[in-house]
Amino acid sequence: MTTHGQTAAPRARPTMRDVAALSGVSLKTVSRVVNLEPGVSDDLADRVRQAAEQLDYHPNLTASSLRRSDGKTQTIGLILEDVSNPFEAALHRRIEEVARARGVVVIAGSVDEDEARERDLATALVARRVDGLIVMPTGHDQSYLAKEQRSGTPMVFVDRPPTFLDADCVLTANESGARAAVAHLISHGHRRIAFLGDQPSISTAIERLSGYRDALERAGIAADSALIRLSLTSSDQAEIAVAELLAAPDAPTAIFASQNLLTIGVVRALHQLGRQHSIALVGFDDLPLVDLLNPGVTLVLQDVTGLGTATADILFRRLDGDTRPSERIILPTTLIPKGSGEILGPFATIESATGAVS
Amino acid sequence: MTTHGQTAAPRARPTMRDVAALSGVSLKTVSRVVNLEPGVSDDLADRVRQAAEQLDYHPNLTASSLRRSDGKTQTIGLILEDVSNPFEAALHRRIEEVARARGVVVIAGSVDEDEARERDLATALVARRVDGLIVMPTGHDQSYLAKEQRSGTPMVFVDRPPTFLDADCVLTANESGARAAVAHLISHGHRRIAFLGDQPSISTAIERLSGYRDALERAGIAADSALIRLSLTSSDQAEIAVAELLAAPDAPTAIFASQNLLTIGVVRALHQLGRQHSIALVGFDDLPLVDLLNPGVTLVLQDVTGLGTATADILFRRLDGDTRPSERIILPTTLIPKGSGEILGPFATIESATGAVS
DNA sequence: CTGAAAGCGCTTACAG
DNA sequence: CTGAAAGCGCTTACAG
Repeated sequence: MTTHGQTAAPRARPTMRDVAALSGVSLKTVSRVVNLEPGVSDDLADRVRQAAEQLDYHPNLTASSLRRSDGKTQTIGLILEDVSNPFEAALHRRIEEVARARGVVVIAGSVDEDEARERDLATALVARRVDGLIVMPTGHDQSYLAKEQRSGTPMVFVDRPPTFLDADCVLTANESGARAAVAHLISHGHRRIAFLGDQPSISTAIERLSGYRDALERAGIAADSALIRLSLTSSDQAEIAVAELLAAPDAPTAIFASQNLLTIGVVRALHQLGRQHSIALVGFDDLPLVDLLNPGVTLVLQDVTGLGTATADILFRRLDGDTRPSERIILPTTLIPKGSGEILGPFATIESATGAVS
Repeated sequence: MTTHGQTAAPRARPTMRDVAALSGVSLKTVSRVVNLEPGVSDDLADRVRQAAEQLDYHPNLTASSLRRSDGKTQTIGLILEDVSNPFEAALHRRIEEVARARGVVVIAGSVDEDEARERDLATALVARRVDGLIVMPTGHDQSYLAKEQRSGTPMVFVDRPPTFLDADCVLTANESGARAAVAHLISHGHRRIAFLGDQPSISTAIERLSGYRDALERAGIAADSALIRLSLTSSDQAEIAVAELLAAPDAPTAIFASQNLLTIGVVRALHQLGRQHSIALVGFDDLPLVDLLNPGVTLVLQDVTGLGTATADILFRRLDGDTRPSERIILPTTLIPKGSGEILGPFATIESATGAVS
C-alpha cells in the first residue's frame, strides 16, 4: 500500500511561532523578516530565513489581514452575469491581469439576471472581506451596497451603471454605437430596419434601442413598433423573431441585433431561410469566426480590454486613497464592416453602392 | 456638495462585541445566535437578532475561519490556463455552480503556459487558505504541491493529469477522441491526413497525436512526418501551417486540427485558399457558429459540463472526508458531423459516399 | 441556558 | 536592533 497524499493524516502547517522557536528569535523578529521590514541584523535574518525554508513556512494571509491595520485581504470580488459569456470572460481576464500586478486575486461569480443572487454574492464577498468590488449589476437597486461603501469598500460598476447608489462606473457608449449601426444600414439604402433586443430592464438594451430610434429620427424615418422586438433572451428566441418578422407583410430589409447571443440567432435564421444575402444585418458585440461566414457579419465592437483596464484601474486608485467624486467613463465602439451590413436596400443610391458612404 | 459614498470617512463595521453590548449579552451568546447553535432562550436570541439587525451586523468569515477548528474559508482555488478561453470559462461556470450550492466561492486565475506563474498562483491561493484546489496543470512537475496536499488541502486536476503527484484527476478521452476523428476521415476516403497540434509538452496534445497515429496504423496507413505539424500555439500559426502543407507536393487531402484555436486557423486558411470544399477537416473542441460556415465544421466535442461537475464533485467529496485512493475519471468525446469532415477523399468507396459509414 | 477565559496566526504599539 | 504584551474578530473548551 503506497502512501497516498490525500489519505495520509494531515500534517500541521508550520506557523511563525514554529519558525521563531527553530531559529531562536522572537515572533516579532520572524514577522519583520517575513514582511521584509528593515532593521533586522543580517545574522538573525539569515537564521530566520533558514528556519522558514527548513520548515517550508508560508505566511497565513488571512491571519495577517485580520490583524493588519488596513485589514487588506489582497482579494477583490467580481460580480458578473455569467463568467462563461465571452464578453464577460474577456473582461474578467483583463481585471485579473491588473490585479495580479498588485498581488491581488479575484473571486468572480455569476448571478445570471437574478437580483437575489446578486445580493447573495455581494454578501458572500463582503463576508470574506474583499478589498474592493467590481459589479456588472443585474438588479435595479444597488442601494443595498451603500453601507458597505461607507464601511470603506470601494466599488466600481462596469457595463451598466448602478441605480440608487453613487459610485464609479465604466460603460460602453451603447447609444452612439447603436446609432452608428443603424445609420450604417440607412446609408446603405434601408428604411425598414428591425431592432432585436434583450429585456428592457437591462440598461444596455434600452440605450441601444434609444440609439436605434435616434438614427431613424435623424434620417426622417418613422419608427414602426412592429419592427421592434424586445425581451429576447436567447439565440433561439431571436431566431424565431426573425422568422416572424420576415414572414410579415412589409417585412424589414435590414436587422440590427443589439447583443451577441441575438446576433447568433439572426444569423441562424437568415441562413435557414436562405436570406443571408438579401437581408442586411449589423450585430452588437464581438463573435468569433463570423468574418468567415458568407457574408461576413458586420459588427459593432465594444472595447473590452479598455473596459476591464479602466474598471480595475479606478478600483485600485480608490484603494490607494483617491477620494475624488465618483466618475463615469464611457468608451466608444467601433463598427467593422464585414459584408452583412453592406447589403444594399431598396433606397440605395449610387453613393451607397460605390461605398462612398460607410 | 453631496455626501459622496466613496469620500465620506469610513464608518467602522460592527463586530460581535458591538452586538453583544447593544443586546446586553455575552459575546458567546451572540456567536451562538449567529451560528444558529441550539440552546439559546428565545428571549435572548430575539434581542441579539434585533441588535444585529439594528447595527447591520455581518459576520467576518475570515476571522471565524481563523479560529474554527476545521479552518474552512468556504473558498476554493481554480488554476486555469486562461479564464477567457471558452472551454475553460465553461468549466469555471460549472465548478462555480457546484460550489455555490455549498456556500463556497471560487478564486480563479490564469497562468497561460507559464510554470512559474502556476506555482505563484498556487502559493497565492494557499496563502489565502483555500479549502481545496482545482488545477489545470501547465507545468510538468506538480510535486511542489505535495506538502500542501499533506497539510490537508484536497486537490483535483482537470483536463490534464498531474505529474509527480498522486491526486484525483478528471480527463477527456483525448486519444480515443482523436482516433475517432481520424478514422472518420479515413472512412471518407482520405489517406493523406495532416495533424495540427499544440506544444508537445502539453499532455493533451500528445494524446491526440497518439490517437491520430493509432487510427492511421489500424487502417494500414504509414504516418508521414511531413504531415504532422506540432508546436502550433495560435490560430495564425495554424493558418500558415495549412498554407505550407497545401503548397507542398503530395499535399494532404484532409486535416485534423487537434485544438479549438488551431481549428479557427485552418478554417481561415481553407477559406482564404478557396479550398474549404475540397479539403476535409475535423476539429477538436467546440466552437460557436461553425455549423453555419459553408461547409459546417465537423467537430469532436468534449463533455465540458461533465468535466466541471465531476471535478467539483470529487473535490467536495474529499472535503467531506473521503479518503479512498485517488481516482482518474475519463470522459468520452462525441463526433458531430457538420460537413467539413464528410468531404470525400480520393479513396472514397460507395459506402463512404452514401454515408453508410460515419 | 449563559458566559469568562484562552487562543487561532498574525501585526501593532511600545519599551528597552 | 530586538522582543514582551496586547489585540484583530471570532470559536473553543470549560465552568457554572
